Amino acid sequence: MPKYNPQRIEPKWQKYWLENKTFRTPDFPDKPKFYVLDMFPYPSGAGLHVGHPEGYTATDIVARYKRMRGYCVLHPMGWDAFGLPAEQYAIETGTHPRITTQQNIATFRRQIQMLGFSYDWDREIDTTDPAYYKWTQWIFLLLYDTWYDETQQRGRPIAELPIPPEIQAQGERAVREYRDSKRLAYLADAPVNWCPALGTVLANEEVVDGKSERGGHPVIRIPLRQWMLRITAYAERLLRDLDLVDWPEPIKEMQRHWIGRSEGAEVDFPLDRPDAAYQQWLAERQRRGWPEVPEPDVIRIYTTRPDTLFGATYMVLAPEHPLVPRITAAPYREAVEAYRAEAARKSDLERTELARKKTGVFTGAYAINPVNGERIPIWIADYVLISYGTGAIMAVPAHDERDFEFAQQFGLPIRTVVRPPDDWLEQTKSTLDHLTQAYVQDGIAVNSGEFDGLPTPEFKKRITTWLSERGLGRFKVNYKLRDWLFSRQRYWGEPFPILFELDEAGQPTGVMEPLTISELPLTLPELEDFKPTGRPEPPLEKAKDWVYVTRQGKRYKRETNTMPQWAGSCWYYLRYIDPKNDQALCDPAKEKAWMPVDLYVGGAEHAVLHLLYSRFWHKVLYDRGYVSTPEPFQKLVNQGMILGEMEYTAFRNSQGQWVSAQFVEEETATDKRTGEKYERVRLSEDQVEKRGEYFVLKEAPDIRVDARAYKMSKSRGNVINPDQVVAEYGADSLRLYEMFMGPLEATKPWSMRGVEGVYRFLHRVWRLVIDEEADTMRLHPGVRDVAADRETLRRLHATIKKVTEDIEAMRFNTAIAAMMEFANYLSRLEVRPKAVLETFVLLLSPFAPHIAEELWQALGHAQTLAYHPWPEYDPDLIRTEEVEIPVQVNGKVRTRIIVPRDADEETIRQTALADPKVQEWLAGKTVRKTIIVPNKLVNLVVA
RNA sequence: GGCGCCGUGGUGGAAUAGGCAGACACAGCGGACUUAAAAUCCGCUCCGCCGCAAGGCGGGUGGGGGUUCGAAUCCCCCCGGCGCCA
Repeated sequence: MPKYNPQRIEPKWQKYWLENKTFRTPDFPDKPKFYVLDMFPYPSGAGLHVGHPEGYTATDIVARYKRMRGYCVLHPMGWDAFGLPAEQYAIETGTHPRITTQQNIATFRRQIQMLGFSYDWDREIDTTDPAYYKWTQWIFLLLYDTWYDETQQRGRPIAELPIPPEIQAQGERAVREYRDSKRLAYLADAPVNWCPALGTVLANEEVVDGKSERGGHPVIRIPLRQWMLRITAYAERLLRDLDLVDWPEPIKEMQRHWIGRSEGAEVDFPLDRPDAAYQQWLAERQRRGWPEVPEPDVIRIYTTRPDTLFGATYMVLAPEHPLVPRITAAPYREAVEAYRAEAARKSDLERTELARKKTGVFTGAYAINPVNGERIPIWIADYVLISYGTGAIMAVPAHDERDFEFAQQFGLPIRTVVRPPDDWLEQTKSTLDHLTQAYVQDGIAVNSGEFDGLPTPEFKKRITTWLSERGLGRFKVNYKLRDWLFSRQRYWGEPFPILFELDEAGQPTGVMEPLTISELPLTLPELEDFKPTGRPEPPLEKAKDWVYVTRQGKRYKRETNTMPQWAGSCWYYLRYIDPKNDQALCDPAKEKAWMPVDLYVGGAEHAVLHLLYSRFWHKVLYDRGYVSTPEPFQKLVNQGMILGEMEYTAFRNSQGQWVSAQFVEEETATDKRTGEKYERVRLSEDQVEKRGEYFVLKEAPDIRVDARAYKMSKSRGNVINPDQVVAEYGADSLRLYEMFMGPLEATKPWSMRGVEGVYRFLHRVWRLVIDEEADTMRLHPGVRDVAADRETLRRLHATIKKVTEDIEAMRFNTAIAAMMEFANYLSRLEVRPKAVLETFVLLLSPFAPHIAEELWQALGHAQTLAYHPWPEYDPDLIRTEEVEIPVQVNGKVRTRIIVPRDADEETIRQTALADPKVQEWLAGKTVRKTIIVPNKLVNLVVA
């Protein structure tokens, strides 16, 4: 019975914590606050993955540690439960997604609770709970009610939007449309992945190589009226405020790239026209200045290189550009239409792949380059995206790689307007008039009329001014970031709280009505049939009773799209603060007391989208006065991925002969040279050995073997189930192993033997305290109430210091190593002072809380240790009187000497020189230089 | 292709400010206990060479070069892996 038995003690303490609400957090912090948050999981049918507890254990250690350090800790958990898989399952089986979701949540909750995390379960949230998504809908309405004031750089209520007099003059409808065009949530036509064969719209991740993931049917992109969120309005602040947060620099960098700020110019190219008309247009522009919206026969482009305008030898429109049908000349119509249809079938990614051969067709139309009046042809090509800039470019093949490739492909002229350095010309075998590749660096302007001789940066400024003085262009900051497509043609998501007014004939009038707060939550209608409609319309269209409503005598149709999965996760960290509030998303006083999140831990796969989207929502809430901090997450840490166990794979051909791994494409098991398909043979560790750089077959050492760990996946069969690990070794071992594997941020392979290692450690700790020979729980006879000796105290305090500092810096692996070392030391002691063991148990408790509570109780404590003060170390006890330092001769360690701690340089020098070993090395040589680092080392430089 | 991160024993990793490379753990080998096994405990374990031994010498952190009294750590080039973007 007194053997270490996690299966007995772990449920016991989990029950104790739950029943005593040990980790319940007060509404308002009564001590300094600490908010430590996990990225909440999507409760999939597969259950918890060993990757989940990695981050959860890390935050739990910090949470438990902070409590012991006297902080009031907010540490909650919940479920990001809307999403595709539950809906797919519903389509296949007819089971309502709510049922599947509830089952999955129950599994996840059980699995997470069995790991002993110190969550306040009274704060559990579920994004699919109407009481939760009421506020998701409410925030959507807030976005709908907000416009972005560029001058004040903040979001303001739509009622405060100034209406220009000319709009006002056009009447109510114009005013309404003007307002609708300025909202942060607005409707626009955006392309969706429509699969005619499946009769449904697909999410991007369901489309692979332009075909449906299921069935491989062709997918085309068709425009659909959808909700967009104007995140681009916040681009500048999302970029700038990255400086306020303590995040890993690479993650910040990824966000910066995603936002993709660039400076350049917008320039208008009028369509070709007789010279008189062109002159008239120029004069008109000169007089009236740059228009917000260009005339219908003008192509507006954005460029980061306005200094290369004189090198623009053609233009390219995105195939979807609205001008295309209008400008295409009759003889080219057929080719242009065919090309547009083709492009619709490709994703943006496929279209822009650099390696791809450029395609495009000529429209037969021409435009005029406004800097020199030159007539240039207009092409369409899919390497220009409608979603970036204005969907049209001026092509400068001499100074842009893609334009260069395109021009070569189609024999378009290439004109150098930036002089490359001579050595570049030489290296690339180019001449000024004949470049062999695009020169994209800065340089000195040539062939640019009055601007010749200007260096690139100077030219950019001058030409931008020149253009804006003539009303032909203007300085423009552009972002790669696009507005956020917020509609999904799905059932299992938050319904939009928006009504569209219908006229007598049942047709939309264009008037939108938001629901009022009293009408929220707008719950999902019950559906029997989750199958796609067969048309691009979402499944909610089927719920006719729900879709059509009469309100104050008017007929309305509901919005039938639903929100994407991101919506619920954009603000959940606020709901934890006040999870039951039905009057507000979160009480403002509580928000002020708890925000921001002090530590946020989760996978790096959310580094861009989730974190950018929630920062955006947070800033809108901030502008509208609902939250008090400009940023939600103060410190962010990304845990690394956990891979499966290391695998050794050899390859064999159809004749049963081994093929060395260097010749085999691992992914497909085919020969890199011949394409022959091989058989994969999984080997055990003792069939292979390491020869130099590579693992080889023991029986045939010239055959290399592929040795690596793979991502866990069902198909590979290398998934580790936490339930099994807990059943075999206990939760404390799982927790400890996940932390001991390596640095939190690193990608690392799983090893079942490693779990056994930490299990042995815990067992050893148990035996330090408990008498395993006895029949009842009692202390080991060596545990005595005696004072510890000097060496034990020194090691104890060094361990406290190490563990404390390592937790603060989240270096859990080395903290555990330090505890192992100390436990190894203690187990060699005949007599183990009780007070030392107590302190050690406290140090261990954030990592392995169950065994720690059990030992704490055995040591005679009636109360949980969860709020016991964290041990303090005494630096004086850690110091030794003497230190051993290495003595180097010419940088090589030759011996070690023992000197008093903090001995002065002279003492150290004398001790070192007196050492017989040193004298041997110095014999017949002169000491040229002596480097002494007190308490560290001596280096004697001799010649 | 660009940007970022990384590369250390048979394996996971440690070395936290440029100062003893390989802590801790796994695996392996040897021993103790045991009728036996498991568990546990003790010892060895980067590679090569010399030595009966104690011990000693040399090499070594993906490869090459550099800075420095001294480099796993800083700089340059190259190779390989991973991530993000195109």
